[in-house]
Amino acid sequence: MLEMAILGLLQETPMHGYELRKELATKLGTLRAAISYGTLYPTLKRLKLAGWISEAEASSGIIPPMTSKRGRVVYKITAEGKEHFADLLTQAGPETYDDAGFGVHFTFFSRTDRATRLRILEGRRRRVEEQREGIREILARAADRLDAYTLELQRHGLDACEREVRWLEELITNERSGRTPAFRNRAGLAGAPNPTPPEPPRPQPDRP
Amino acid sequence: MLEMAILGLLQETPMHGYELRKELATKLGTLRAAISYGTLYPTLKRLKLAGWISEAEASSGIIPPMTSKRGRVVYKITAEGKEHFADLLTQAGPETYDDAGFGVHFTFFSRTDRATRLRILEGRRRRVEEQREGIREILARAADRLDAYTLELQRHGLDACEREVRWLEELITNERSGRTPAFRNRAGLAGAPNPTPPEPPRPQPDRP
DNA sequence: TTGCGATGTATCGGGCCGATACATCGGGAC
DNA sequence: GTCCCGATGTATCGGCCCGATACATCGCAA
Repeated sequence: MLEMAILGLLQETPMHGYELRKELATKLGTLRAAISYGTLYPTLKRLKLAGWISEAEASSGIIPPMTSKRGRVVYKITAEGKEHFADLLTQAGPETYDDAGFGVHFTFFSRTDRATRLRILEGRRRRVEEQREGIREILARAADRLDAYTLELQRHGLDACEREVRWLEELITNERSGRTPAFRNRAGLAGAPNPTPPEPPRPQPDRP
Repeated sequence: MLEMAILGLLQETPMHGYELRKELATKLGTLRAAISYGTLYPTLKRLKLAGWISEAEASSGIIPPMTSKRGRVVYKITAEGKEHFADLLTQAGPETYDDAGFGVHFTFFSRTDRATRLRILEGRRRRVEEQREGIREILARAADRLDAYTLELQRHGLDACEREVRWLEELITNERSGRTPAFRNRAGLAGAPNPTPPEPPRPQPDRP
């Protein structure tokens, strides 16, 4: 999953590890916690070994390079990497629908075709609905066995599930109707009701 | 964290692995995903090694035992285990405030003293508030750099944070006012507005 | 000039997960 | 009767990911 996130970010622009982590924290939502360096660097090593990314020396002129040994290592995506990322974009397994996986896929939705977007949104909805039903079951059948705190926790969880399902419903409706992506009003947010123009989904900012 | 969950459940009643997992799924909220056997059994082994739990042979009469070798193994908490769990109940580190940790601690709130409950609720609130501020920062400063989908994801995350903070505020207020724990109305839930009686927090269902 | 916070790369131990294997139990199909 | 299947049940393995830690440089302010 992290693999996909890194590839996706490097497709926009080459970066070194530190930047990568900050971008990751900015773009991936709350669903995906900030990545740890203890994960990032080994993953970068793995991706390099797989041939999907390569090191590009930092002394390209623009960025002030560290003047000594072991300066920062800038990574860029390779042709194979782009190909692999394109595959990852369209395919969706079970891990696509858990919090982290969905967060990553959603982040790259503007580079994903509409059919896949719908498939993923519906898969995620199904997942969250199942979770919701699980909680309802518990609340209906085991409520007397549970103490008040546990009940309150379950209610809060149920509430969150219901909200996410509703959110997903809206997104799905928007996708079907052709709008991209969601343009409702949100109270208390940024003044203007519709600040961002629709931004048509260009498939990939590629450079052949 | 899982260690604490297991100890807490075994304090209520001895159980074998399979039951333990089901109880875990029922009691721990959405914050903590269902535990995997690949985690559970090694952890049980670890806890046994630490002397906090022990195996109690299943043939105690009530439960129909598997008639052959390697029947189910029932685990029970030891005196040292109870002591350790009591420690875990009162102490709170950084991992207490992430999703999983908070879920586990909250699950055992009815066995936690009020001061600790407040400390944990406030710690969690602080954590979620920080996350919320992080998202607001992103939305305020990097909004133009982000595509519409990413923005929508962040907005949804922000919404979830704000909701959880409000939920925590209510719980904190309730704790301070002496009520246990939260008894507001929730629309669309189980008909009767206040089905559960307050249930005073008994410290521990212990058996000396 | 000294020292400190941000930047930057990297490793290590350990927790937790999904996949997998294997065995028993109860009950319905045939 | 028996045969199979889904639920129950224990266990391991490879691998992802995290937090802690170590170490080095850069820019800047006291």
